[in-house]
Amino acid sequence: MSALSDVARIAGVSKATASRALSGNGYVSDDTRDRVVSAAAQIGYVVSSTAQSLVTGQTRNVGVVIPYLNRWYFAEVLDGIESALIAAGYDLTLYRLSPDAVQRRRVFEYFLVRKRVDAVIAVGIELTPHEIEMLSGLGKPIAGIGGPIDGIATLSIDDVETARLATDHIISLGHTRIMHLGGDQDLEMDFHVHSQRLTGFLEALRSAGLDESDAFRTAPVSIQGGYAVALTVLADPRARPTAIVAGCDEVAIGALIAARQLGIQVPSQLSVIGIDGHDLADMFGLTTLAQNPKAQGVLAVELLMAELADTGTLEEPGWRAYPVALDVRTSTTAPAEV
Amino acid sequence: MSALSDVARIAGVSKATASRALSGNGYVSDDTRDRVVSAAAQIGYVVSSTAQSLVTGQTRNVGVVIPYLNRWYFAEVLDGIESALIAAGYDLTLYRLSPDAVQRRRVFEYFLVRKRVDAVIAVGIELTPHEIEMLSGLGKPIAGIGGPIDGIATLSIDDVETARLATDHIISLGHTRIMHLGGDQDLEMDFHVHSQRLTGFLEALRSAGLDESDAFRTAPVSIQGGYAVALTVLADPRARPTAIVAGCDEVAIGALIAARQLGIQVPSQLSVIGIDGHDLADMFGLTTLAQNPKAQGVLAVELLMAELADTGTLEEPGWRAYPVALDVRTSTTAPAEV
DNA sequence: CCATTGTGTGGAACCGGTTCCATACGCGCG
DNA sequence: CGCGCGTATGGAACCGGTTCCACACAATGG
Repeated sequence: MSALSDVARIAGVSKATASRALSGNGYVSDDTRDRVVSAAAQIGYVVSSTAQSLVTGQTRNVGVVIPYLNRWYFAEVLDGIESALIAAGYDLTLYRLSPDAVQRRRVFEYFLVRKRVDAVIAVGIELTPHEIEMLSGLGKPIAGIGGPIDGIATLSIDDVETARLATDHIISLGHTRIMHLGGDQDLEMDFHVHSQRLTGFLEALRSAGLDESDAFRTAPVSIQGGYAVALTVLADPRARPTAIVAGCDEVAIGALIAARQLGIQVPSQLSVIGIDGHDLADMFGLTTLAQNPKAQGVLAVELLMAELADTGTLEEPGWRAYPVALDVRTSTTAPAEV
Repeated sequence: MSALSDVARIAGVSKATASRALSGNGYVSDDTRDRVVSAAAQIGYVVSSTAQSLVTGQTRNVGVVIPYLNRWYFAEVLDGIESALIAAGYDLTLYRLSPDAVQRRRVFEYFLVRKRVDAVIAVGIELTPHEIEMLSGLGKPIAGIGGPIDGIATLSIDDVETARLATDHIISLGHTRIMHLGGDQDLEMDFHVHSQRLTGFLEALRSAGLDESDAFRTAPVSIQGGYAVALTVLADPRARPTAIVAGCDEVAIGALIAARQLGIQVPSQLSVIGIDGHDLADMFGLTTLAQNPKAQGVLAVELLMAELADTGTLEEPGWRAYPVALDVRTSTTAPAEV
């Protein structure tokens, strides 16, 4: 491959001047610049970003750690991050973090640490103090999406508050037999999103003086999961709740399909509300509290870029709440008169 | 940050020996190795992969270009690629290619070319001869998933054959009024997957001597898209087909939901078959021709690794067909007696 | 008129590793 | 005994850029 020295030789200048001409740093006469540029074009020269990184200490590459690729929320966040990074001239190196602790250590200790990335974005992953220490010890800024992490800049919706809002909407419609189908807290490496949402749900119930007993079921975070659990929950017409607050839209959609399957009319016999603002919510007429994961991804990149720019004033660490919007559709209404 | 020379100084050896001790190349006495390793541990030394890449000419990084992140097939492929790469000790740098030509050029000319990646995997993107020329001119192997590309190793199902199989299944059940809801060929940067599947469909119809007129509608490749188009197609009970061959499972699922919405019984009044083997197919009882995108991603990485390993014998370029399996579920049956 | 400032260029150090080459020692073998 | 080989180590070149520093020259200004 052709190197900068080749370009310099052809253009009849020194390596230093060739570098200045191509990078635009420092003084170069117009005439010289033209010669260098055309020499570069002639031999198809492209800079080695590796060499560049070595000397500048910057990689223009951001590592993204994320637990899932095939779930709506995570794919959307990744989408937002990707477009924002490309726009900023940064590469994105992807690490999917499995729940396996060994694999997780490997990603951090082998991959993330080797001066390959300038910064890290953690999506839906609560970094341990040790992991944060490793990264920030190397001077790598971190941004988080999906929940608060001590000491670093993070961004997410307020899960407790959002779940409370969803539940309050249902309560304000007059429902009293309300059930929450939420994610499994044991499996969550993705923060405590689901326990937070459960907390918000229970708080809302409590505030309204409603019965909390037997008001919660665990469901796999997927349409299939919501469907399966909803089938069992809705099977008994007498014990059946009049409203379901789902931990996320996938589960809510699963519940809607289950209801249809069982011949239960939505919303007249059953109200369903979700959280997230999933692409499919509109089609299913699902009332939901919408967040905008793609925009959050973009925002996280902007946070990071600010931090990378003014090296001195570190971007205020701490948690930023991202707003949610109640999208009322046709899946919620007042309960039928008894 | 600590450099190799620091480690060498502390261990009381030369840089060369320190390098050998840590990398495991060349002769080092056990005693010396121990000293170097503990010196490295003491100051928290980690190699600079940048410096390493510069001197070895290898980055241990693979670029993946992909058009969508939030569609099932692509997310699954990416998932497979990611895990296979990590297992092989490679990083994965992600480039989502938008249909925008300017952006696409930018990704190739600015990002992919700068000696950042050792190889490229193109998922669902038909590279132009010029793009292939750029990459292979730099000695970077390429693997493709999603369709054949001249001159490089690719991997995908046989879309024509698969669509024919799906259609034949429907025909063999006795259907004669069959409609195909397929993806829009104009939007497809992702090869001609959808026109191929349309071709297979039409060929099957022709072989069976069935009427091809008005047997095809375009649908956006999504559940919502399938739903919307199916609603219009199924609205008129007299003109309605007795079976739908969907271009992909998302569209098929949308059609199933639309049918339910319209009170059309599946499969007694309408059979639906899909292509892909989507996660949700089982839940919806959707008969489909399943491919395994995740496994294809893994396979593509293996192809690439083989090519990177024995630099001489380039892996046989050309297209490899990945098998599909007919998963019969409850969405297909013989048409009702007229 | 000479000091100062702005512009243009080259030489050389440097980033942080890997590896080639030279050197040195111990040992087995003809 | 001397040669050759395997082991162990250090010095130095090198990968391909960026940037500091020195130097040269022209224009400006007090």
